[in-house]
Amino acid sequence: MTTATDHPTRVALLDAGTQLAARDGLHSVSINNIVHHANLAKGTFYVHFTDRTDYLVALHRGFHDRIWASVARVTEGQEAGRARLQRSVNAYLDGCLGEPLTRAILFDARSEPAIRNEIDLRNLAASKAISRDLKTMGMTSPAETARLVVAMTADIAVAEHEAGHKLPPLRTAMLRLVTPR
Amino acid sequence: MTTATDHPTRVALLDAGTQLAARDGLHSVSINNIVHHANLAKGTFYVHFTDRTDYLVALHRGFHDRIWASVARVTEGQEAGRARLQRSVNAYLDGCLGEPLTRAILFDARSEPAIRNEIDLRNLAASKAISRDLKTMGMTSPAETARLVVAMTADIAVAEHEAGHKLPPLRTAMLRLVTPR
DNA sequence: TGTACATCAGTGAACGCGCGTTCACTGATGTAC
DNA sequence: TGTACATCAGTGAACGCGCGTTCACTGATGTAC
Repeated sequence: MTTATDHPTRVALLDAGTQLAARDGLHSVSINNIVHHANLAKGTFYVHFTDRTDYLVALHRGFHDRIWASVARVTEGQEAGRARLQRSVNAYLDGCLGEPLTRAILFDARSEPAIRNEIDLRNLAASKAISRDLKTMGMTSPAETARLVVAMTADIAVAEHEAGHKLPPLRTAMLRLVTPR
Repeated sequence: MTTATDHPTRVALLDAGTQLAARDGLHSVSINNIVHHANLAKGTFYVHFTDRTDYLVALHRGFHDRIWASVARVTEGQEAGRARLQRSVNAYLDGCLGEPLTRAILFDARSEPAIRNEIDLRNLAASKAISRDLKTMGMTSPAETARLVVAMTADIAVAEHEAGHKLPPLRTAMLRLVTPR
């Protein structure tokens, strides 16, 4: 069955935007470019999305849903603590490496008012999960530290994405900071 | 004497852009808006700047030169180590709090290709200075950790700028991470 | 089975808008003789 | 001191461009009777 959100043309539009964002950055994801890349008429865009904001939100949700699914897969049933934190971070970073949109979402998208709110919400959720791990580990300021872990992780994700492969020195440097010696 | 770079009209144009960026974000800093805000004709812009990129670079340089001057003032003659790192970070964050452009530069500007290169260079320089402190402190991966400190500091700077005041819990959380207990 | 109508994805020309940039011009100030 | 010319910041109309969005339309498919 073809529901509203997985209609093939809608998917084609999202795919086109993903490729454009990965190649030339989020600013190149204009409706003109999207439909041209997808070999569709301009009007078709508005059959599947109410406006550009709607489209960007969909793009962002797809990205984060996939990443979070892989994080959830790895932390399922794990109790809070050092090991879970490490697993979460690694799963997140591995997920980002496989996502064409990583750079566009984590870097360019911050200035897109359309997505800003979405990003803040996701970051907050991630921060809360990490906070629980840190609390269990006996960290002094779990909430504040969790926020910093989110910032560092995003930075590493972009660095790895640009490098095209994992950067273990950065990952271990972060884990060393967060792990009491 | 009025040299090329401190010509009053040029300064007025930069001031106008600063106010616009602070109020509505970097995307609102169009040449139309700038000259309108400064009560000047559009052509005047091109008397003082070759193009928009030139203008943005000037805006960015002004920002970072002021911040770095205050960091340099505080670390002058200090030997590398924990105390200097702490002073540097605090001076940087205090400087950012007093700068209207903090949010625009540290957040929005990442997606502006014009400034990207400039930002990367400044971050690298900061990273190297911090790396020296960390090395002296016996940190295992000084270079990688320094990069993470830069990322955390930028995050805190934006958070404080949005809050409108210092956020000591965030600052101490970061210093605790970096300082061996 | 045939006819009439409804639904809906897809089309593409046209819209107004703000953008960055150009350029021929103005007018005040400085310089030469 | 007066005249001629050079310099240069400032002007604003005009340019082409790509943007997001609209809308009357097409044509295929589904539904009713």
